[in-house]
Amino acid sequence: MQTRSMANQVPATPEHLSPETPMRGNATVTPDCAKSTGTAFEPITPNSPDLETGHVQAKDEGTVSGDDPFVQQPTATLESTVVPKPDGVVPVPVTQLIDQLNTTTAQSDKFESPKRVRDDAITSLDNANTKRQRLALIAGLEAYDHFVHADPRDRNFTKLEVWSNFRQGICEALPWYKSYKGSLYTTDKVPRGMLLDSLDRPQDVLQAQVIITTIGGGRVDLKKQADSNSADDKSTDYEVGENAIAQGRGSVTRKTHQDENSTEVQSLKKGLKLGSYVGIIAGNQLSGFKDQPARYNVLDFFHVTDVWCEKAAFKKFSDKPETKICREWCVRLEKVSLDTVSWWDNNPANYAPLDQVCGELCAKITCDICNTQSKRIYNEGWTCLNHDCKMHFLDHEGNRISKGTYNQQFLAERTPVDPSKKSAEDPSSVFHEVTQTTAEAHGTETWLRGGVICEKCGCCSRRIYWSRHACESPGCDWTQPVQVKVYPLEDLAEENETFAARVAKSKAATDKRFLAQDMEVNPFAVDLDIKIRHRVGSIGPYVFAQFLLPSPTGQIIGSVSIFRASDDIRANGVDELFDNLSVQDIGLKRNVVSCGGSAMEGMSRNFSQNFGAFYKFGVTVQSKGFSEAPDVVLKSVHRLQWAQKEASDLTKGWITGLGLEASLDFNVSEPINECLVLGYMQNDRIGVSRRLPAKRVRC
DNA sequence: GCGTATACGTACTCGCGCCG
DNA sequence: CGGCGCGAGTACGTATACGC
Repeated sequence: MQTRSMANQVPATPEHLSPETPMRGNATVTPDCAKSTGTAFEPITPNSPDLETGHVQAKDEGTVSGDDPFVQQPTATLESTVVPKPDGVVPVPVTQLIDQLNTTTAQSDKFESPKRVRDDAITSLDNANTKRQRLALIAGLEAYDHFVHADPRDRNFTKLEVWSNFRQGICEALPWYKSYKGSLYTTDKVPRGMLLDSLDRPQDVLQAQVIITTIGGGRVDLKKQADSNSADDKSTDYEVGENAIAQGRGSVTRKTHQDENSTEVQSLKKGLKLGSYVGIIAGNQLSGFKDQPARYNVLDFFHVTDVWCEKAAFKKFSDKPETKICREWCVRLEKVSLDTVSWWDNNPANYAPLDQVCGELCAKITCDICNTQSKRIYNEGWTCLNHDCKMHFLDHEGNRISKGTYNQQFLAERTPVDPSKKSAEDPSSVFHEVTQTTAEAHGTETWLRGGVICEKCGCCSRRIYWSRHACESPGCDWTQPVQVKVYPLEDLAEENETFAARVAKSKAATDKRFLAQDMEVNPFAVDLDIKIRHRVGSIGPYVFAQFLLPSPTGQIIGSVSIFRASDDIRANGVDELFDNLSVQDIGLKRNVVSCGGSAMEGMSRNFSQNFGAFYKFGVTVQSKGFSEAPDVVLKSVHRLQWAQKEASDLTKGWITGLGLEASLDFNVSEPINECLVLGYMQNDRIGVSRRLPAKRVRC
């Protein structure tokens, strides 16, 4: 669990972020714009396709082999301990660079975390075994130096500002993420938020400024899949998965086809078009993110830069093992604010220089077959990314791209958001203050009742208590009262009328369908319905309705009595009881209904508090003795006890008068020993989470 | 044709109860 | 007693059905 101090710290550098083991799929070269500057790694060779037209004859030049003209080759040598500056500045020797870094870092405590990375890098430099390792470390140091010194706007470091240990917490507190199950949250088919968690593929990328992943259902973790197979049924794919895990990467692939018309794919395409901001949350089940302190960590806002389709392989294990090829839609996102250092990635090599816009670095090649242009994004070479083309995701020999790791050019591209596309829907900060109530509000409106981000530690906290916000982090004491006012009775009456009209309408429609015999009939339910006796009457100022519930043999096994207060009764204390219940803090709170203690823990929508005997039914509700109950509860219980006796007498008289046999002994009646109080806010409802029958059934 | 209601899906998870 | 299926759950977008 989090505390204020933990959340405020720049997180300790995870081992996987250190320069010795750069982040997945990248980071062995400088991010500088090699296209125009000629850095240590030259991505565009003299044999590259015509950059103006992007055309290449796939059969003649688009070959992939050991001397593939598109495979970048390092041109720097170990002897050259000087890395060229991307902006033409005279290169600085590493020794001098290190001195500069030390000086710079000492001047500002904002650079604490990267300083640690830099220190690690310097240490690692001495221990580097290979030329490639050494070059990578030097490149990272150089990029950091460039970062710190060359930026007149003083690039700032972000920090882990917003987090939660509960899925429900982030969904209730963040306006841009309300997806309790799926990874992608959309409104009007526009992507607003995305959760990256356990199901990441080996080739997925999560860097400071670039994310490449896939979304949507139908995926399977190869490791879990293999674990569920017999010991002698381990597949090649499992080995791929295991290797990926050993390297700190994901092991997930897809086993069902992904539809281009799905909400997710359509939304991502729309996001690409609109440049909408997509808030990213990383779960600590994400490989490479497992040492994060919080279960869900808010990163920053990104925007979609590319959406394309790949082909994933899934090996089915059965009597006839087969490999299934599934379409898989992928997305590349880029951080909106390129002028801040991302708290989750301290590797300087993963940042683009501010004074240059890299734009598109990938070669664009037109497919001979479908005449569609595709970027060359894979290390394995160019392939047509048009999923309708017969050459889609095939290499020049017609073999499916197997690894699909993304090349450095694709990772180094930077395409800043077009300011003209900025929308009012795009949030300005991952943090937002607690919504304040207004003079007109009752305090129970949907726009007031959501979760909040703790102003002290950033923990996304659900509105658990009726009368206050409170941080869910055990180590944090932040609370803020919420004033709940008396709900106007005229508003209540209006709602009741609307509700009654809706129910009547629905019932009429059902009856009509029933009469038209357009409905599957449950004969037992219909028979029971006929046998239930019903009557209405009045006792003093109360109107009552009663039902006698029969067994299949006709014996009365139970009864229901409903007492409705008249206007006189309401004016004589009942309305006052209702008002008092609304505004008093009697301990109403939401309680756990599912997966208690887990990150997926679900709390009931309604607030509850029990008094009297301990209550246990599905949801465990905290209970207080009647001795601790407030007056309003005791008065309610008193009225209920009176009604209980009246109902019992009325039922007894009714059954006796009808000459029926009852299974219950009316002379034995336990007094009410418990009072469960439930609180509902706007649009709240209690429901049943189960699949309804396909056809309507009249009961 | 439009508005409303309903069904259904979405990267979850784990304790509990039932059944073999 | 172990395995397995399901649940007083969460919000919302989308497709479809239906009624007027």
